[in-house]
Amino acid sequence: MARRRIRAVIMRRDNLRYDFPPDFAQRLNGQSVRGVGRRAKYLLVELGSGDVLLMHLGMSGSFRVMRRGTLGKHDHVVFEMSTDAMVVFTDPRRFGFMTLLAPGERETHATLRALGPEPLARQFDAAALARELRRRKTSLKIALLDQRVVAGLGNIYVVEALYRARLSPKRRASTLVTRAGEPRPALATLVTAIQDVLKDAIRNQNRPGGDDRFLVYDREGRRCPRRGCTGTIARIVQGGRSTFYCPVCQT
DNA sequence: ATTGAGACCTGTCGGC
DNA sequence: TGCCGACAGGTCTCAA
Repeated sequence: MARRRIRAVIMRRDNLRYDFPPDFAQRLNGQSVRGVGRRAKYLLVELGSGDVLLMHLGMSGSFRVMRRGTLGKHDHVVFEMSTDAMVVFTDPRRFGFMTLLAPGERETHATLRALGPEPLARQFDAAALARELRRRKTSLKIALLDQRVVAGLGNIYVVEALYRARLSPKRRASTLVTRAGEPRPALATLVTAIQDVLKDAIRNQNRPGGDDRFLVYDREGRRCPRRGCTGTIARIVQGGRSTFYCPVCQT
């Protein structure tokens, strides 16, 4: 998509909850694509006009590029490119999100502005995490899911990271910080665990998901895979979402 | 201010 | 075989 031109945008249904401005398609038609980027789970496409196309895949969204072929019922938005390729946005559950930001709005957009550090960036370390968790009364699991604490972690990766760090998802977030606001040693372990989980996920992105894709996620009732641990993976609900963990080795 | 619950949406799966 | 409810996911909105 980068350095190409958008010839036309086709909206294939009118009841998407994507917050399209009324002139969405017109503002995109004929625009050159200056660049494609990402912040947390948001995709950002910079256009020649200075507008930014802001998108989120939700949980079931995806893009594909095709030159010919038929469109399916969940292909909601089609970007016809100058190269004759079609960039197709598919989103069966319509949890995705798509809008257009005028120049400057990227900096003022409330959600984007509130996002915490990228977990793989240098700014994300034990001290940064300590500042965020210090006054949190919620559980570690809920805190890590909060995109203002660290950006881009979803349910599965939070669950996997806590397992790797041997930390209980039920633990109160502020207990990883000293009274003085210093990170306790476990926080450095957690930072590394988060980064390792993400690096592994990126490395394995093209591999078909086997049964052993996750260590604890969706593995309720199975044995804890940690060497020497005799625990059984448990499932609890936190914030309305499933958490999987080993009650024996995660403390 | 912080936290929690509910809404949004639909494909899939287990139970009857 | 078919029906029905539960569930999964991320984020926003509203209420305590």
